[in-house]
Amino acid sequence: MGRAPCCDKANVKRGPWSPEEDAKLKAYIDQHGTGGNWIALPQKIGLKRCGKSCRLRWLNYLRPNIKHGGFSEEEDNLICSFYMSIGSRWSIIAAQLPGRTDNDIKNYWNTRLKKKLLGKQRKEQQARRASYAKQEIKKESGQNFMSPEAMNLYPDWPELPPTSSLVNPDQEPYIKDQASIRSLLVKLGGKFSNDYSFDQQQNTTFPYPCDISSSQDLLYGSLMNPIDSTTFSQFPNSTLNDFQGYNNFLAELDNAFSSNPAQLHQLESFSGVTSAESSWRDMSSVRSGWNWMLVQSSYETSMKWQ
DNA sequence: AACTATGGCAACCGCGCGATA
DNA sequence: TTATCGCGCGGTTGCCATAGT
Repeated sequence: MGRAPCCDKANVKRGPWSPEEDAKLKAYIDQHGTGGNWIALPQKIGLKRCGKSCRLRWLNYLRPNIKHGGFSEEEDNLICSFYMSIGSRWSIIAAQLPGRTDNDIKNYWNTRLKKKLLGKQRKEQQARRASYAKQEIKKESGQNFMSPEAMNLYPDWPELPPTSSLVNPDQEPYIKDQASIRSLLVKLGGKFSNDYSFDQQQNTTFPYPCDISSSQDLLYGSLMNPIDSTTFSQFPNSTLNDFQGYNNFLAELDNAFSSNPAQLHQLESFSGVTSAESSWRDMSSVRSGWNWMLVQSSYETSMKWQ
């Protein structure tokens, strides 16, 4: 046998909460806590609400230290970065922004940030068209890495080197400043074995743990391929479970870019790389290094589906 | 002033997963 | 072991305020 139904749906109030209901719920939870059972809570207080509704009201509105509206530029950037890397995992994103709820961030993204992005995208479309002529010249000189078929399909995509050139020690390293990369990845949600104190101090869990200190090969390897039990053993203080988010990210890229290559443009414009500046040989800055890794990963993924 | 369109947001819905009887 | 429920989550809806005509 299972449990009893949580509530009689015909006899619960729905719609906006009144100040009296808010006060009842808040007073009770302040004094007794939730008791770990939302379903039983409304009955104890004498509220004609479903337990789920109480939980939602508390988490999104009544809970202490909740911020509403007034998102800062830094919060905008963080939300955008997280969305680009992990998608609509609003609860994970909210966990990185103190005082923000998943619902708030979700609404903010759907009503404002997304539009902001599209506006920026339109601007950059023009830059891409300008870069197209440049690419045509490079195609003729045989310097491009895209297949002719891909060039025809997506003429304004950035040129990217093959993965082999990333891990070939004879070639020039394209991402030089590892400390800055670490700092950026931490900001974006990375956890690093030799920077573990930061993680503990922040008391947060990050979705993409990786150790970029050990070697560039490992860095490139870990950022480009799903992490399995063999790979993760190279990361002290980590478990395979810690890498789930990163692996999910790769899987999502698979889905996103195979079904809609145009999303690459979205990624580019969000991360600040336009095709006009995306010639990979020019990407020496750390910022573009990270952008480039995302673009590279997306590019390779999409190429698999050609 | 009246009507319509749009934006912003709170709340609800429905699903997946783990817990439980 | 299995059926059912609670919880947490992302997606969606619907209400209200404001802008535009």
